Amino acid sequence: MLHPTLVARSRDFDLDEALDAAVDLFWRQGYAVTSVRQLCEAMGIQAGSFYAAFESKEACFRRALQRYVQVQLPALAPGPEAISAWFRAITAASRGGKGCLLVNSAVESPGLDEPTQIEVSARLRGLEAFFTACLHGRESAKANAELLAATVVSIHVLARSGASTAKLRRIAARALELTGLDVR
Amino acid sequence: MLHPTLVARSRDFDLDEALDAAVDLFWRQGYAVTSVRQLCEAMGIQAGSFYAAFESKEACFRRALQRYVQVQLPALAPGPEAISAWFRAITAASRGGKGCLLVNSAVESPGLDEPTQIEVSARLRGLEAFFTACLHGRESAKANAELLAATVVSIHVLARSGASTAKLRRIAARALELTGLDVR
DNA sequence: ACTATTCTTTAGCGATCGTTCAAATATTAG
DNA sequence: CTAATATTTGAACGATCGCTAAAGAATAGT
Repeated sequence: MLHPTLVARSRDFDLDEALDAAVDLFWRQGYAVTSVRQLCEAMGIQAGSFYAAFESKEACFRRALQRYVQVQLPALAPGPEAISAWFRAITAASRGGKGCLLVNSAVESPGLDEPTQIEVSARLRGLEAFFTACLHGRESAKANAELLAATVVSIHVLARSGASTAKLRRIAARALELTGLDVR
Repeated sequence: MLHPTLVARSRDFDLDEALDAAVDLFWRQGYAVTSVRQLCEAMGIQAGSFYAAFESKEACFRRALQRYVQVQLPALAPGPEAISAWFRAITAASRGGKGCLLVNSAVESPGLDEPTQIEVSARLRGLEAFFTACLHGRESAKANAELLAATVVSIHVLARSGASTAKLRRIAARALELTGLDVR
């Protein structure tokens, strides 16, 4: 008798590299506008391989979302300076006006299936929870964390609609200032 | 000789009613996901009539955008109380989680043609300009107007991703409070 | 009644959508 | 070398996409 999982051909392409290509396309273009053919081309594979690796376009999108969170979101220890660091990261000059895949997906939400919607909104609430933890012990920690998380969202939207880095930084600076945080 | 514009069959449907139907679909679903067939059905017309009245899906979307601004945006006289009134309007309980067509379109921007992109971002800057006018003479008018306009954007995004009315109102209240405005 | 003009309907265009399937290819165990 | 398993390619599936052309229906001047 033969071993079931050991006797076989292995994947020719790297799954994470393929997911990175998917992240790039979904991030730039959005879920609806991105076609499976585009994904296959960017991944350097054929349709059959695509559906063997991911199961559907939606499932691929869910995996891409996870990959995005894992690769693109800053890993910071909670604390007041983590918030300003977050704002510095999202207002960097090199981000190219793509915004944030999570925020973009939140807007595209009605076109996604329910588990994906839930994950997206949960991730957004996760950012707010992180900010709340960063402000733990301070006055109006919850209220300020909500506003700061909301400001992050708006900065991503405005960045995507072509706002200048300078304007994004002014918004970030004002939000930090009014909530009693330093820009640096 | 016959008069050119007077001798003809007149339109069977109302253009503004058709545009309202388009606004509803584009607002709920987004540009890419909304099909011309859906638009026709919602308008109660056939494809031929659609392309006779609007010229393309993109052109219809542009008209719908204008109609949206005209019908859905509050018409307020500039002043500090106009800002809180704006926030009250966008956090009303009856808005149904559709967000704002302009904000949604800003996120969908890369999938739209250039003139539409420009109009969308110009409208967003228009809100900020209005808020600046509302705060004229106050301290940090520009900086606060930018942050408040950004907060409006984020409230629309969060509303679309399922945030509760209570949370949206807390964010609005905090932004107003920190910029020296009253909620009421 | 006749003609000119514009709208409406209807059917269908070529292209692309997400997805599936069979055959070919590669990999490993016996 | 053969059998077994997994992945690959490449071609298609039916459905839908945005859009158009032709014919019928309505309106107004002659």
